[in-house]
Amino acid sequence: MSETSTGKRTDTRNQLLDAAESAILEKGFVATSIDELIAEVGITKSGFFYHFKDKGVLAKTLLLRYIENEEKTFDALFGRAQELNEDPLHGFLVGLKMFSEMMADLPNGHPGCLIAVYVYQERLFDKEVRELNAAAVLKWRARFRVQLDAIAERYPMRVDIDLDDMADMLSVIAEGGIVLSKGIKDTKLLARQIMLYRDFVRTVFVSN
Amino acid sequence: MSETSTGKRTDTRNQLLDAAESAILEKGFVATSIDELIAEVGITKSGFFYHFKDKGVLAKTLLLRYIENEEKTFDALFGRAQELNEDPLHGFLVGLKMFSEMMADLPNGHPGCLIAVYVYQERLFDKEVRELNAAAVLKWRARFRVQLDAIAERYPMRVDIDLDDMADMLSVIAEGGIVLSKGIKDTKLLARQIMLYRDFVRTVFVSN
DNA sequence: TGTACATCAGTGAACGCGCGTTCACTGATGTAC
DNA sequence: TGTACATCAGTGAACGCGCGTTCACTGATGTAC
Repeated sequence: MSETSTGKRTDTRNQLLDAAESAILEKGFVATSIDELIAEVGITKSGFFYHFKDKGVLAKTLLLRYIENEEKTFDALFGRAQELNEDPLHGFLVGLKMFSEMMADLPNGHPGCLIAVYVYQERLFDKEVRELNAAAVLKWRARFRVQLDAIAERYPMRVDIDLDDMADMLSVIAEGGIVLSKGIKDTKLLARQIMLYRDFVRTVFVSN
Repeated sequence: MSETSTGKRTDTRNQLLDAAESAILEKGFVATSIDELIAEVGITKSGFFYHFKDKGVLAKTLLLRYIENEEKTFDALFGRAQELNEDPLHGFLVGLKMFSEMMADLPNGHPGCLIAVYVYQERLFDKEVRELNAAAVLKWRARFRVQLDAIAERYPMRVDIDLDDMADMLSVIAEGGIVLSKGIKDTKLLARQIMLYRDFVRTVFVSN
């Protein structure tokens, strides 16, 4: 009983995507061979090409799936935090705390962000994929901006700060936190950085 | 008359490194072929192997050069800012402003950070290279931590924040800012994020 | 200043392996009547 | 319930190209005496 039974008879396709995602996060797109993916899943090379016309559509499909999953996670996280707190500042702070805890609970640290991988290998992908990637980043901005707007309506700011920048800063912290976490193999660094961002938000908006 | 004349009769080697650096920042290590590098520089493949035993030592040499250059830049930037201001907080704030302006002045935005590339392709490199990379990240922490210590000695903090985290945050902002800048092709985003970090520092330390 | 030798900075040809892709085919499952 | 056909989820063999690497060789520059 899979989470979203779309009537697929097998889930080989998703297994291929899973294998691709973790391999690409460790080595990049070109270094990830179709051979290693099919070896992990247990089919032949032709089986791979039944599911994906070529390696390029694997890349695109993978990115779409990643963005979708990621959006669902954030919806659940900040949506719930918002519901439980009628005050927007408290709601956001609770959401950030939950986000930080979720990152702290990953036993091997965050495996890496596909969007960053695609940004750093952009020449490998066509315009459409690059635009999907850019759109995902802008969606993060919009998501957090909405929350900051609601907060700014109720609380004065200690220093004047552009709310788009403030919204971007959370994505920036997440992306950069992942890089540093992986770089020095400190699985908690990302979580601590999110808490630092939370401190910033708390300091910027003057409560009571 | 090259900046550091080490008695080399040609600078083909550095041209190869230059070509490799920009190609790797755009496509990753494996997707960057020796053929394209020699085409850019104008030598044959065997010429490449005269300069580098194999592609792996190109990777290592490139990283070492990058770290060294990067250190020189930061030394110049924050060293000068510190000299011109006897107050450590003002010195750091001036350094951050200069850093932000330097990033804003890159006409095509920041080309990307090699450390992030190596982190996101770590399986391609041997232990030695991965350790060089980690050491570079820790050196950033130490560099900024020294400045924050000097500030904390003179100024009380509005909220209690770990100074290692605060030091890391600047690297985090830089790495994440590069990812977002490149992702949405906003050449000024990184500079604005650095200014936001500067606002954070200014808000955290209570001056008069 | 002239000669002998060493080093520098490459050239040219060949190599084998792994890669992504194609194509004709197949056996199991599902659907229409 | 039985048969005919379509679709699903692959298999197996072959392909050519580009890649990193090796090896024997070379002409120009530098150094010792």
